Amino acid sequence: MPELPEVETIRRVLEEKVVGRKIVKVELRIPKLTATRLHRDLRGQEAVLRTRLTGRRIAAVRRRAKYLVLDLDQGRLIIHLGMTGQIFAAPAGPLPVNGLPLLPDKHTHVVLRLTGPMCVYFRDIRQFGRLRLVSDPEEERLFARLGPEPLGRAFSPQTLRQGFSGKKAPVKALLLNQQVVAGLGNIYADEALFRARIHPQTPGRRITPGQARTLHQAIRQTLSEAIRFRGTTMSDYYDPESRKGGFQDRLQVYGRPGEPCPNCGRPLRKSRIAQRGTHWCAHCQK
DNA sequence: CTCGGCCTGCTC
DNA sequence: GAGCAGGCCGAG
Repeated sequence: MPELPEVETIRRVLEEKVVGRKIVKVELRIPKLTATRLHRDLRGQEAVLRTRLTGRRIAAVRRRAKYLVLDLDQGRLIIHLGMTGQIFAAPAGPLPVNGLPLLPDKHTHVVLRLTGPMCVYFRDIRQFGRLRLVSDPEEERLFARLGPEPLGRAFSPQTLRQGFSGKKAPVKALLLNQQVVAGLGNIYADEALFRARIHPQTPGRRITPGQARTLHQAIRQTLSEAIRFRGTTMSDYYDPESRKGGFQDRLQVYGRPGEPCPNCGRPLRKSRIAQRGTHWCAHCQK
């Protein structure tokens, strides 16, 4: 679900609500009979999570690509939201969220009770999300595998060209590869390619230096604007205060197959590249 | 690199 | 009932 702009929005909202508070109680809601990977991960860490989180103070909330990091006074908790992961934070007590049954519901896997009293809920319908306590070197190893932050200084047209050079794979697939640039997902990859007027099927090695410059700028502009609008809600993205994003109204191609291209008016297309639905304009993107 | 698998829920 | 959904990992 969440790509960089959504995770950044979550980070900003969460930061306001949890930094400086202590974790008073850790509630892991792991169904006994399921052994999904999320639950296996949690079960493996269950005792560790409880003992290492309880009593800790949350010092900061960081983001790297699509990962959230809760810095504690001792250690850190890394959270990846997968496709449908959500974080809610609210004063303790049953939490009404967008017409859902009160939280915690059957998809709520972790509840952190904080001083305040404040509650943080981790909810994930498809259970592709991950939650891990990691050491310094583990965090380093994990993040070392990621490419540059698209809004950071290390990301340039040259780094993009490096990621594309010699690659036969379509540029769309390369943009989804987190080693090339870290934080783009399916929505923003399609949006950035449209803004750069580049056909998503173009092999990486055929991207010209000029196109790399345009695409670099398109990626930055798209992500910055999406953060300004607090992310995209297609179906189940909500921020920790259960507010929808605002960028879905500004998408130019994603989720609009058959609708007129905002640039030329011809119907937008949808196909599959790298097993992902890909939206583009056959006339504008070459 | 691409593919299938991991999950639940929604739409056709 | 099939296919699809904002992500990633491991196998080939």
